[in-house]
Amino acid sequence: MGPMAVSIEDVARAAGVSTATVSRALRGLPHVTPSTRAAVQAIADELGYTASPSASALASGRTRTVGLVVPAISRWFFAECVEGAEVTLRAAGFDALLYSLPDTARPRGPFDAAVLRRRVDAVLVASMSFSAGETAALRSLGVPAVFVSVPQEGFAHVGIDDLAGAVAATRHLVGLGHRVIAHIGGGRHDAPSSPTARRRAGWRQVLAEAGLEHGADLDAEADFTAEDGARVTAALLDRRPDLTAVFAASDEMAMGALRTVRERGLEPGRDVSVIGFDGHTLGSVLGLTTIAQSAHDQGSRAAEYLLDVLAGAPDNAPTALFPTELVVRQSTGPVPVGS
Amino acid sequence: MGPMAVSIEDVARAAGVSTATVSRALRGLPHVTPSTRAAVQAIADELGYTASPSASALASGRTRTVGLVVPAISRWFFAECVEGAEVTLRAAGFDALLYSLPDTARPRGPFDAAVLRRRVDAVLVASMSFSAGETAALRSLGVPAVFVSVPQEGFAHVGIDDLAGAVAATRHLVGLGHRVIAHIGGGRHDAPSSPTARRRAGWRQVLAEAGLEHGADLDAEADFTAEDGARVTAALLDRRPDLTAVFAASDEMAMGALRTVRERGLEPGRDVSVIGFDGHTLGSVLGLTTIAQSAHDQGSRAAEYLLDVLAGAPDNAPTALFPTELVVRQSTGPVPVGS
DNA sequence: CTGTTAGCGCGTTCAC
DNA sequence: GTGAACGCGCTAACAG
Repeated sequence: MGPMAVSIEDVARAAGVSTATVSRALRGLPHVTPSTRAAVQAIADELGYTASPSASALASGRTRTVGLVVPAISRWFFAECVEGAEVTLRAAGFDALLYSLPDTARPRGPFDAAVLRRRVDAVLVASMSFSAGETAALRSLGVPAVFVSVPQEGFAHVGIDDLAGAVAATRHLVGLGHRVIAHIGGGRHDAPSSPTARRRAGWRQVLAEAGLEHGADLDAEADFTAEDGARVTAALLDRRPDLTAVFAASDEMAMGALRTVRERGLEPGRDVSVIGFDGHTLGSVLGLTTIAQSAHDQGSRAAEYLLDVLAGAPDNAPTALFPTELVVRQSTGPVPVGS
Repeated sequence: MGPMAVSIEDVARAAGVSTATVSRALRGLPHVTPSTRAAVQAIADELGYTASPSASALASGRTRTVGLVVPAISRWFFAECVEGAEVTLRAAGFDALLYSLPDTARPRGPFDAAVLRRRVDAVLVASMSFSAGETAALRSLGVPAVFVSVPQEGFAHVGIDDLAGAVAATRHLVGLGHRVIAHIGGGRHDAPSSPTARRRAGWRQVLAEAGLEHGADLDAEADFTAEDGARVTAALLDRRPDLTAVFAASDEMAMGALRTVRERGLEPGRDVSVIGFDGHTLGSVLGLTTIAQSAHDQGSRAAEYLLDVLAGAPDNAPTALFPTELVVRQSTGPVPVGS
């Protein structure tokens, strides 16, 4: 530790006041004469005093820390979301505690809420799915929480209109003349309210309206990585040589699809059209058509909500929907003649 | 909070022992009869008891938390690194506190070490650069620290041989017959020991040995994003129509370069070769030749080191170098005939 | 092997 | 407007 940590008593002694006054002065509480407040502040700066977060938390019951629960930080959406949330929290003087859901197993390991107990004032969960058990564990923490992406009954929600986004994506393909359009998305048994289910629903809805095939044969499940997107695309192309378009529920999976298409000697946007979902930073490099959203803004907004609740605002579980935008690039084009 | 939080006293009372025994039993300390330990454990489980981290930290002086300091979580290397570190820390019962360096300004804002004071037992810094002032602030925290990527005098270091990687990348291009080879990297005045400086040095060294041009005209500075990589590549192509190859110090910048090359109607790997650095997950999708490294393993290894030091191992500032590998894909190829 | 006793460093009533 | 005293919940020394 080098020099012994300076405590509130050191400051009080040096300033010739009590520790209570130091506490009040430094935290900007009322009932302190401007002159004493300035004096205390000066001494504190000089001594390099910072209140011990542990002691402060123990005495006040508030940790000034928010838990960030995500499935995997390395996936684009979550990295952006965490970044937005962390910056917002930091600016408000809050710390961000990272908790990545264990995914060594399939399905992933249990969300251990116990490690967050008494450690955070609030929790931000960003995930495409969250089980009833996990939600119960979260609720048992007894702190305000907000969900980004997947909504959860009784909790605030920040997200997008996934159904509308998927409808726009599929309509784009139908409008280009495609008639055999596959979908790559999450599990077919995900909760109906989950983003994965709603993206699938949008795909089915548009195809049904157009009188086009939309059964399981064209509906692939993948784990939202480029690798798995490439794998299931290969299976789709093997199974359905008549396939001319793919709607992937994430850009990362769409990028995997692009790779497979090219490996087959086919040209994306000419032989096979691919549209993704997210607005991934690297989409422009690949010429990937997509439904863009801002994960950064959603993370930031969710953090703001928690800060408001912690500041006394009612936690009435509102929903904030962010816009999506169809970004047309080269990976989608008219259906090939003769198909 | 719903039901009032259960304290160590509740457990002690229910088990008919003292709080000290509960503390010892639950933490696996010696000098506790197996039978009492089991009894205490059972009661604790039944009551859903978890020790208050604040109280525990205040009494013991240990927070069981490690600070993760990174410039931007959304960049591939740092996301992977943070993920590797978080998982390793969590497995050891430690929490990960995220601190992203403020980068609103240029150069970035100050690293405010004060917010980490008494909040973390150790710090992991992952960055391409870190100023002397920032290092001093970090040192003032008085806790063990490790640097990933950029080394820092007196601190443990986890990284790769950046010079060797850059040499391999540039040799690859020279071996393909290229003679006008540009470099896209970090600031030209970065510390000589920084990864950016060493990657630049590798490029210069190989070109100098081969008697090829390696001056400022072919040496571009960018901010390690795809966007900026695209921008400076455009400037390079405008300035040097004779350019046939580019070595970018990160895959994200290389991807930006690919975009610009294509936008000019040129074919990567045929008209202009591009090699990156990192082994980005999406490199295979783009056919990007690169020098691959594992950011995940480096983050994990750095976390392990800190855990060892916190467990009593000497903090003798060792260096752990991870391997790099040249991965050849389609973005590099023989120099065009007639160049 | 177990219980008792002090703090850890603050926030927070109350009095003054 | 300011200070004194108590307690947050736990760990660590010391007794026994």
